[in-house]
Amino acid sequence: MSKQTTSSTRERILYVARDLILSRGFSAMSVDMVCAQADITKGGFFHHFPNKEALGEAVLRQFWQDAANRQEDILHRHYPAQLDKICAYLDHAMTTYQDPQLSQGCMLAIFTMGLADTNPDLYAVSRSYFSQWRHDLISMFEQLKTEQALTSLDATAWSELYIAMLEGALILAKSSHDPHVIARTLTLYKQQLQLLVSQPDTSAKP
Amino acid sequence: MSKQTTSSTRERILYVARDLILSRGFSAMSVDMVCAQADITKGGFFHHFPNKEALGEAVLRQFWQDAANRQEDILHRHYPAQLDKICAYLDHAMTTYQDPQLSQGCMLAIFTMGLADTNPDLYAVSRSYFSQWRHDLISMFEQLKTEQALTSLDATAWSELYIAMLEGALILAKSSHDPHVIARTLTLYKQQLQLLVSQPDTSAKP
DNA sequence: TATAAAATACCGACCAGTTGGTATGTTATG
DNA sequence: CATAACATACCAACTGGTCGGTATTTTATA
Repeated sequence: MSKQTTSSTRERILYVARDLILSRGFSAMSVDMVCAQADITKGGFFHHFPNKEALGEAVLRQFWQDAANRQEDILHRHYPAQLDKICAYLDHAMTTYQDPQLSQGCMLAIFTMGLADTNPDLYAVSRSYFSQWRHDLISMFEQLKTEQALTSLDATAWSELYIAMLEGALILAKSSHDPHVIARTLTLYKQQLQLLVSQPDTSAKP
Repeated sequence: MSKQTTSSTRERILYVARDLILSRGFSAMSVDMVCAQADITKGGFFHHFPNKEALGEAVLRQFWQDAANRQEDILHRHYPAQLDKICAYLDHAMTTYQDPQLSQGCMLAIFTMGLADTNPDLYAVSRSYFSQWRHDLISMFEQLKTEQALTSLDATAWSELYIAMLEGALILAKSSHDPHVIARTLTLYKQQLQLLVSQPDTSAKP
């Protein structure tokens, strides 16, 4: 409608910055490098962004939005059983993280680890995204728990394990140059979840 | 023996650098900051280390060595059953990562994510450590597999899942200021492993 | 619809401070 | 007195950011 004219220069800056942050971190990315790779001058850059931090926030926001858009259809579709929904979610992640671009790393992790003690504002943003992600997962698992009457299922632990596993798998993938790590860990996670659900509940039986 | 005189200044530098790298990353740590916090001047620093990269390598090496020393007794002690050994390993990690100093982050992850595209040498070092860690875990799980005849146990996947989970949990812990994340994910991991082992093997039964 | 006004999108020079690193000292110690 | 262990002064390159200026495009107006 109104804000149709998203300057292609701004998009170029965003793209270049995304790449640089994923491969070196936010602090190690200089605006000079961004300008050079986006084929723009300093003056041009600071027309689009008031400062480096604003660029970081924009990149982080877009990273989060892209991920949200990718999951949208799965999260909003109705499934006969909640386990199917979760499995669809896991399968979606598995195919998604085949993309070498996505297996480069996670923006939330980079901002969290690199800026926790130096940039409270950017850190708070990534923190809120992590928190949101966690809560979304917890509600998914809580639903599974009530639906299947799985008293032994710890929704929080399973949610945190998923995020932790994914973030760690991205690190391992970068270390071993093998994107398959992500698929392997995700597969095991899914198998174990299915095993737990199929399992007769062994906890406190009155 | 011979190298007994480890200059206390050098140790101070190492300690300060460790802290700075864990909280900001390697690139964002300047030698000026190291000098200031270690109460030393530039000249003094470059007497102990030829360059910043050498400091990074020393910090990384010590980080790895410290971790190895902590696990030594568990890895070399004999256990009646391999599952006990692995559980002891997991319990050890659980208590170890209560320490706020250790829950600050992992040096291997920082070097891997931050230097993969900019510092091949340091990246290769952290890479080799990760690889060694992975292989040690795989052999532990392989032993469990043969001992219990668990044809369905994927030693590689379980090993990778462990490292990924731990690295990711460190990120989540830093994001949520809650070191309990590590304990929760580790507990779930252990429970699921025990569940798999206790489970009658549901795979191909001829 | 021609034109004035104003906003947008950029450039290139410049700034103070920081970067990793060096060259040349000085001081303590064995 | 030779070597280790520092300090001081300095450097070129780079850091995020500012500033004045200029095409180009959009919008308001007569």
